[in-house]
Amino acid sequence: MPHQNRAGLQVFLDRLNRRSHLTPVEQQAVLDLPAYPAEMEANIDHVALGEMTEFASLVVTGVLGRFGQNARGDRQITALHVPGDMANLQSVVEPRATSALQALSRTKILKIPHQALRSAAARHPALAEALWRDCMVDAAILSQWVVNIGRRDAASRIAHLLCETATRQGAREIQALSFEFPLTQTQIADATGMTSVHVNRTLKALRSAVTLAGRSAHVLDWALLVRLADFDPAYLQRDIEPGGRLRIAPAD
Amino acid sequence: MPHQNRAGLQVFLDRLNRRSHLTPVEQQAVLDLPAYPAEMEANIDHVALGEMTEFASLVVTGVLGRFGQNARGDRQITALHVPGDMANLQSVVEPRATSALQALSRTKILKIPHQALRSAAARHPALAEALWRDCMVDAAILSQWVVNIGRRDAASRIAHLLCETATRQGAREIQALSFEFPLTQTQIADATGMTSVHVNRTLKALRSAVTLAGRSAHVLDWALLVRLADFDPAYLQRDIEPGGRLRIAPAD
DNA sequence: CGGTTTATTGACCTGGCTCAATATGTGTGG
DNA sequence: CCACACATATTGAGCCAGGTCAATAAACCG
Repeated sequence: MPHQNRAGLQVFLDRLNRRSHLTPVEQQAVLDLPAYPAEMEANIDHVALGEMTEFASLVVTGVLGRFGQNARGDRQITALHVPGDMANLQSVVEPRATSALQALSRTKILKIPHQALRSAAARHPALAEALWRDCMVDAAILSQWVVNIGRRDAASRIAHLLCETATRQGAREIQALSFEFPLTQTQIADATGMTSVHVNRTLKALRSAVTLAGRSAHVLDWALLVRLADFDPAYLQRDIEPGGRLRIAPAD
Repeated sequence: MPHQNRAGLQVFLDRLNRRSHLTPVEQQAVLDLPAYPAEMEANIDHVALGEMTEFASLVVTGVLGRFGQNARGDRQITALHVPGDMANLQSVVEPRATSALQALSRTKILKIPHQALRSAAARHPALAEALWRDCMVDAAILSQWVVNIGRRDAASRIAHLLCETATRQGAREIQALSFEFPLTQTQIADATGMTSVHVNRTLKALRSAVTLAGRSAHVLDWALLVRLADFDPAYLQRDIEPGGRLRIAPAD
């Protein structure tokens, strides 16, 4: 297998290992998954609403977004997927897409056939559990988005999105840091239930904490940003000590 | 086992069967789950944020809500659970609660120990898959809530919530129907990211389609309500033909 | 360099919020 | 069955966060 593929799967495995206890055999099963590199153009539906999917998409570089929309066609981003995320993992058990998937900027992915994921999960119950758990973390994120959009004002919403994305990409609480954030202001608006005009104005108000330039975000004052965002990273379940990592079945 | 418990588990099994293909042995494993009846007072946290849970809660009558909140303490309901739902099913793989759970009105539940669910899932991979899939339907609902709160106006939000709840409770498209809906206007506000005052005013505007009284909703014009709500029930995955019901592993 | 996105800004408007008062339930104990 | 206490619903008046519309200005890209 090309080196690049293996590296992508390794990142995904690292993520699973952070929250689940997997045996070497199970870990190898993850690394042995077939993976087909692909590139996704921005702003084109990669998976359409209602489509049956055959692949899950492991993000290597870039960002994917899951989209819903209302009757008027206004779009709402319901989830972001950063490198290491398996977008569409839920489609392993629910292949009919309930929302559209597209890249927010040019994105490299690895396509992992459902067939392979399903068979690996069937052979290794603890792996199935780890995948299930990974989906549940995504659900916890979704739940936070409901709170974010429903009960926070414009500045907090954007700040929260930034804190979450930084944390999911592995940022720690450093005074000054930068991270990849290739969303346009219109896409930020679609993720936070706002208007691009108001995103623009709100970003100005946040300038003492964070600025966006090109494809990345520059945090000037992380503590301030966290405060503005009302951000508590517990829901991301990032730092589970080894003893707390769960496993449903005895090791093979 | 008392008759009432068995009936509750049967409703849950029916729900699993609607979307997953389970063998008789696997179905029996569901019915054999230990279940402890309990009653939940309204407006008291049954599961607190960050708490480790030992039980999943199968709703028998009433409604449970999952709550998040912002820094000011404004609450946001992120999910509703109606009879037949296993609230907290995700806690089987993620026992630390990432949101609080409380009853919205006096509610009867069956407590199902995680231990039993985990062991049943470990013994029957297809059952694990069915539970996983059930969690994914909840996630699809959550995703719709993001769209609802982010991109619909007040009337549509409430109409959508009502359509969803009616459909999840098994309602079909009848011209006139009633269904249980024991939420106060304040709780509707917390579910839709609004204010109770505005919920009150919006309900008046919806009177030609639906009225609320006591603990139930009375639909005068379902087609109108659906149109106002911009409601498409596909995401609820209710009517999967038997041939489409999935199973990850060969039958035992 | 030209064409297309994306960002920025101004002027104005409105849906939904806030604050506050009043009415209507609803459950409880006597 | 009544009366009280508390929760819930209803209504009015005024305000404001964020939306809409529209025009430039920058940035990006081939």
